[in-house]
Amino acid sequence: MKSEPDVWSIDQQKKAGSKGAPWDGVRNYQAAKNLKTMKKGDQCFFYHSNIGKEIVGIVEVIKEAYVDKTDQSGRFVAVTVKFIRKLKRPITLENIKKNKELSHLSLIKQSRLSVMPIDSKSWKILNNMGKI
DNA sequence: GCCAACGTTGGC
DNA sequence: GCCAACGTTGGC
Repeated sequence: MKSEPDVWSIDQQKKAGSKGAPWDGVRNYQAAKNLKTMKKGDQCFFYHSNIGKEIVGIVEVIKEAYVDKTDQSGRFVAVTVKFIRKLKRPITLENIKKNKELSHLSLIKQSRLSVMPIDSKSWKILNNMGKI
């Protein structure tokens, strides 16, 4: 899940604590489709776009897709996620690009997509890179 | 600040 | 339904 840190950052997510915060404002059908596949208990990497350009932490889905209150048309959805942890070492986009085993990730192939799936192998690689 | 990529809109 | 015009995202 990607967010510009000056709009919503991992530190703000941390402050929201165990009650979590809505991941809303998504206005892209493909991203919305990805939100709808997310299940309670799923964990996600939190990526800072534009500023930092790095994976900075992990969040967990605590409420599955529901109508996004910030969307007047009612077409898009949000999920609620809670802070789990920050990475000991953020993983920069540069370093992700350097790893050939991660070159298939949508993060690289579709830079504009803000919510995207990840396979478990890549998840493990990134966990190692983040020193978790 | 620029621009490539890409999604959306609207005229036809 | 096509496609030109336009707007947005996000890396550089």
